[in-house]
Amino acid sequence: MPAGQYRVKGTADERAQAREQLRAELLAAARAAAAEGGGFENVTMRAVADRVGYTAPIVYQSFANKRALLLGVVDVGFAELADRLDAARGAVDAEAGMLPAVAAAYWEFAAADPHLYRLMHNLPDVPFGTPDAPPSAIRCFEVLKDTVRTAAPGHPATAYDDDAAADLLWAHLHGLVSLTLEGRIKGGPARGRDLLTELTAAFASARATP
Amino acid sequence: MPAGQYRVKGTADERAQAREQLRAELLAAARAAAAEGGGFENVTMRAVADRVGYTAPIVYQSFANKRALLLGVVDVGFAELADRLDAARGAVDAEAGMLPAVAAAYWEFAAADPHLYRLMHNLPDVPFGTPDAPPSAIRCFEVLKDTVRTAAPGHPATAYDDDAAADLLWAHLHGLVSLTLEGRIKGGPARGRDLLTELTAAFASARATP
DNA sequence: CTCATTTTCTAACGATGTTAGACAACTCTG
DNA sequence: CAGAGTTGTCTAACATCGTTAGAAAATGAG
Repeated sequence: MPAGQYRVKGTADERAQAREQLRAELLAAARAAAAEGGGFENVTMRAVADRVGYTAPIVYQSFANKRALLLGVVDVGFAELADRLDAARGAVDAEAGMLPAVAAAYWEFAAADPHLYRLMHNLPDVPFGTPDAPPSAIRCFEVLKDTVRTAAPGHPATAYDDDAAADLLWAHLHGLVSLTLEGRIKGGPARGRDLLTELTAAFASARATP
Repeated sequence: MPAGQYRVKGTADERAQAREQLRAELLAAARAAAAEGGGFENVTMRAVADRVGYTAPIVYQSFANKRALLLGVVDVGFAELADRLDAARGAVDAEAGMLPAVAAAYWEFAAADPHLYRLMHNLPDVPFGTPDAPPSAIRCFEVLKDTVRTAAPGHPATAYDDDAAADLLWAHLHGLVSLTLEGRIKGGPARGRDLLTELTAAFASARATP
């Protein structure tokens, strides 16, 4: 292909819009490359560009560097997770069923795209406590907070501070999911999934010692 | 340095022993390089070799490739963790204090060398459920099992199978430690440490719902 | 003292992230 | 509708990385 075959023609507005679409395609391409190549460590700028029919330098028009690309994927991932958690919370009739439902949605998200889940939790230096944390991640945490508030209001950690129980729930979920994903749980994903049920039951019934 | 200045002279036995020591020095060098360079992803074969006064190809005499070197570091890490957990379990008088003590040792291990902790839990495809799991990692889990058996015998998950409660404890510890290490817990390590206390209290007092 | 072995290095390969610079294709202005 | 200017895209290159081959030097053994 001789340099300079335009993909997109039209007014300046149309092209700005096309650049946004290219950005989204690059994010999807990175995800697909990770799924096929066994993790985001093996994702290559050239491979990502190839997947959308371009050469490597194209990526640098939408992202400053590889880390920025991966940060974009992380953001997409948290948005997707927040949507699923929210949907699971909404599709529940009895309050008691809310905690297992949200936990199940969390589990299924990780199982559906383990590489994405790993990236979301292992990429270094993603801002989280700070104000410039990804809004999608904050949304995830809000769902967890609400879940704890309605489905496990008596958890002993609420005595520490308002968010403590939600933090612990997140830690419990992430710990079990993460260990299972890395093959650290004897019995594999099947038993890991059963342990998740035990986990939610124990969390919901935890009370301060009399 | 003109090629071929021997470091070690002496009989064949002396040199075999020296090769083992070089192996250990390389493992330590990798750890040091990770500590200074911000993670094992930035550890370079050349840097590791440099640190022990050699050039890169030397590493391949002790390790088949970079992954083998990192696996060696993981093994050393689990051995160290097992020692610390074991020591914490032993240095406790009342049975009730055992769970917090072991959890504290776990926490301090991760805090002392976060990069090592991350490597131990994030390096892909480390065998764990299988018979060729690192014995050091199995030792870690044995201590956790014993801790649960004596300090939280009534945990509801024990109804599922004998190891379930220990698996959950491991997941709880790892989840909180991991989220804190990655800056995912609002309030940072200080609050994370407090949440660990809440976690152990909740775990110890968990009982099946009547 | 000679020789075979062992240790260590230099040099190189392909792949990677990233940048600079060239050039062609397009839009816009007159 | 013609030229100018902008913008999209590529090729080529750089430094660095993991890794390997092969040469050269130093040593222990006979």
